Amino acid sequence: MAVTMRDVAILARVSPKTVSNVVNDHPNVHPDTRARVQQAIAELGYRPNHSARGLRSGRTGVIGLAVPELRQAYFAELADAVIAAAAKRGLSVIVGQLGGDREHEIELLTHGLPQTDGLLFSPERLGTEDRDLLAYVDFPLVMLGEWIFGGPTDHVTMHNVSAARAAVEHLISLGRRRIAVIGAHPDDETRVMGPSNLRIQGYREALAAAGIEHDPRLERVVAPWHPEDGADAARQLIESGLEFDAIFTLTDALGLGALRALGEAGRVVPDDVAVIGFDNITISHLTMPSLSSIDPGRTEIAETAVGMLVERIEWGAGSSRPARLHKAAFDVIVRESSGGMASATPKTSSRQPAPQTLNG
Amino acid sequence: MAVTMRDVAILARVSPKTVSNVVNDHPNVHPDTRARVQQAIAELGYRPNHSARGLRSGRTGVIGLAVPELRQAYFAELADAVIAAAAKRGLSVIVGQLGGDREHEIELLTHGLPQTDGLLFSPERLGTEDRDLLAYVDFPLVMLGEWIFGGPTDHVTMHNVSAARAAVEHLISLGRRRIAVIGAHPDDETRVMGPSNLRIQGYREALAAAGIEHDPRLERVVAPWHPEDGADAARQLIESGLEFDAIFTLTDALGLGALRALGEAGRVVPDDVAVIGFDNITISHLTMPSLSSIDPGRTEIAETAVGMLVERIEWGAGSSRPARLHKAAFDVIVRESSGGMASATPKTSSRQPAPQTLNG
DNA sequence: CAGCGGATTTACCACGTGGTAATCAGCGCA
DNA sequence: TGCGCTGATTACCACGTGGTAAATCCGCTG
Repeated sequence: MAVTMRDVAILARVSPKTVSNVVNDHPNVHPDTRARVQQAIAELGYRPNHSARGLRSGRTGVIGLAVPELRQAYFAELADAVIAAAAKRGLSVIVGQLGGDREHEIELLTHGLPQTDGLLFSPERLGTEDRDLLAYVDFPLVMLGEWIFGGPTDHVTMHNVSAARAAVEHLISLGRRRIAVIGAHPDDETRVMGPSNLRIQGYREALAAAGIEHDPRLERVVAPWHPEDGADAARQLIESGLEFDAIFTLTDALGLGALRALGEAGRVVPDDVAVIGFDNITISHLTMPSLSSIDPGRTEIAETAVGMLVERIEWGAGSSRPARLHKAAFDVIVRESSGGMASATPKTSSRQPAPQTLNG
Repeated sequence: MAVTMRDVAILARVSPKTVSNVVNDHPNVHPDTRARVQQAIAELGYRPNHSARGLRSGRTGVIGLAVPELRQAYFAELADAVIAAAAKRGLSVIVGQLGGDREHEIELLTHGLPQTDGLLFSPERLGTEDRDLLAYVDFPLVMLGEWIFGGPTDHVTMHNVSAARAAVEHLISLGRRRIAVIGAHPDDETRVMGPSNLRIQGYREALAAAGIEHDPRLERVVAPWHPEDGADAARQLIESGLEFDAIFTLTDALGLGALRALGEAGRVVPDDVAVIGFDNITISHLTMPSLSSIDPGRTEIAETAVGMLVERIEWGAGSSRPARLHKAAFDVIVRESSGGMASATPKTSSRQPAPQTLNG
C-alpha cells in the first residue's frame, strides 16, 4: 500500500494531523516540527491521496471538458488551451468526447462528468429547446459557445457577428463584390443563436453596410462543418455557374475544403477568388495558399472559462449567482488566400475588441 | 449535500450495505428488495460518490494520457482514439500536456499523474539515458512510442522501420531514384531507438534493396517536427541544388511544410517531386495536392494500449509481469502527392502486418 | 416443532484526510 | 510560585463506500 500521513507521522514523531497541517501550509506549525515532517515526507516519498482528500473536502481538483471530437482541429486546440489554463491553477482536465450525439449531451448536462468539480461544455447538438435542462443543473458549469444562449449559465464565446462582419469587410476592402458564404445552417428555430446564424448575420451586415446587393444564392447551406463538406459546397457553388470573386467560410475546416475544390476547378486563389475562414486553426497558415482567418482569441476564451468555472466551484453548489457572458477579442489574420504576403509565417492585424454589449 | 447511500437506504427501508449490493450487482439480493432500492435510487437521483469509492477500493476509474501538445494533430488524433477506447471500458481520461519539457517528463515518470489508476505516456524528450527511471515506476504504465525502447515497461508502437521502408518502396515503384528524406535527427546516442532513426533505417533499407546509391546529402536533419521545420528543410534542399525527384517526410506535419515549400518554388507535385509522409493525420487527404502517407493504425494502438494498461491495473501494483511490446499494423495510403487519384477521398492500400519480431 | 442450510440482510469497521475543539507547553507578569 | 495567555499539538470524528463476518429469515426435513 502507499505511504500515508500515518506513516509520515510515526517517522516524524508527531500526530497525523500535524502532518496534514504541514502539507496544507497551516500557519501555526513550529519551524522545527515542519522541517522534521518535511524530512519524513521526503524520506518516505509520501504523496497525498486524492481520493481521500476529495472525500473529505468534496473537491477532486479535476474539471471536465466536453467537446464533440478531439479529432477536429478546432476542438483539439481549444482543449490544448483549456488544459494549459487549468494547469496554471493546479487543476487536471478530464476530456470527454460526445461525438455530436444529442443523447450524450443531454445526459452530460443532467449528471455532469463523474470525478469532476465542474464542467466546461462545448455542445454541438443542443438548441434553445433544451434551455430548460439548464434549470436543473446542480454542478458548476460554464458553456463554451452559444447554442443555448440566454440560458441561466455562464458562457464564454466570441464576437461571432462582428468578427464575421470584419472578415467580410476585409474581402470588400480588396474590391470583391460577389462574396459567397459557406456554412449556413438550414433555418432552425432551435439554433437561432448558433454560431452559424450569427456569422451569417455578420456577413449580411457587412454587405449591407457596403451597399452590396445580397444574393441569397451565394449563401451556401452546409452541415456539418467538416472539410469535406466545405469542398462539396464549393464544388456545387462552382457548378451552379454563379459568379463570385470571394468566399467566406464560416470555419477554417470548411475553408480548407473550399481551397481544395477551387484548386481542382482551376480557380486561382486569391486572384480569381479570395478566401477567408474563421477559427485560425494552426494548419491554416501552412496550406497552399495559406488561409486568411479570424482568430477568435482561444487563449483568452480558455483562461476566462477556466477562471469562471473556478469561481463557480468556490462559490459552492448552493449559490445562485447571475449568469455571466464573456466574449473574447478577435483578430483578422490576413494571409495569401486573401492577398496577404506569401510567407508561411502569419501576419496578424486589426485587433478589434468590440464592446461586450454587441450581440455577436 | 449530495444524495448518499444512506439516504437511499432510509427511503428503501434497507441498510446502506444493501444499497451498495444493489449498485454493484451483488448476486444475493432479493428481486423485490432490488426493485425497491432501484426505485429509491431513481426517486432521489442517487449517484455514487467516486471519491469515496476510490478511497475504499483504491481505484479511481480514471487513467492518464500524457502527450507533448494536443495542438499537434498527431497527438490530438491519438488522444481522440485513446479517449474513445477508454470510454468503451468505462474509464475517463485525464489529458496532460508536457510541452516537450524534459523536467516535466521525468517528474511524471517518478510520480505518475494524480487522481489516476495508470498512465499512457508518449514522451518526447526522454532517451535511453533515462531508462533507469523506469525501474522505480510503481504505478501501472504503458509507453506509447519507443524512446526508451527496451526498458522494463509495456510499449505500444508502430512498425517504424518496415513502414518507412514500405513508404520509400512505394516511391521507388513510381520510378523515383533520387529520394530525399526530411526529419532525420542529429546522431544522438540517447535516442538510437527513436522513431527518427528507425524510419531513416527503413529508408536506407529500401534504397539498398533496390540497388539505389545512398546519398547522405539527401538525408535532411530537422528537429523538431513541426510543419514550419518541414518547409525550412525543403527550402534548403531546393537551394542546395541537389537533384531529387521524391521526398519522404518522417511525419505528415513535415510533409505539409514540404508541400508548401515545393509549391512556393514552383516544383510540381507529384510530377517533379513525389511526396509521402507518415502518420496519416486527417488533414492530409485535404491538402492540395493531397498527401500520401503511412497509416500507423491509430485505433489499434489506442485500444491495445488501453487494454494493456487495464490489465496492469487489474494485476495490482505488486505484480512484476514481464514487459510486453505491441506493434500495430500499418497501411500505405497513396494519394495525389505520389500519383494517387485526384479524389479528396483517400484510397487505401497494401495492408502489411509485418511480423512482431522485426525491430521496426 | 426443533433443527438445518442456504439465501438475504445487516452491523461494524477501515480506507486517508482535515475540521473542530480540547489539550499542552512555554512565557511574562503579579 | 501561580495565573493567564498565546502558540503548537493532538484526540476525535465524519466524509461515503464496500469487505468481512455475523445475524436473520425462510422453507423444509426428521
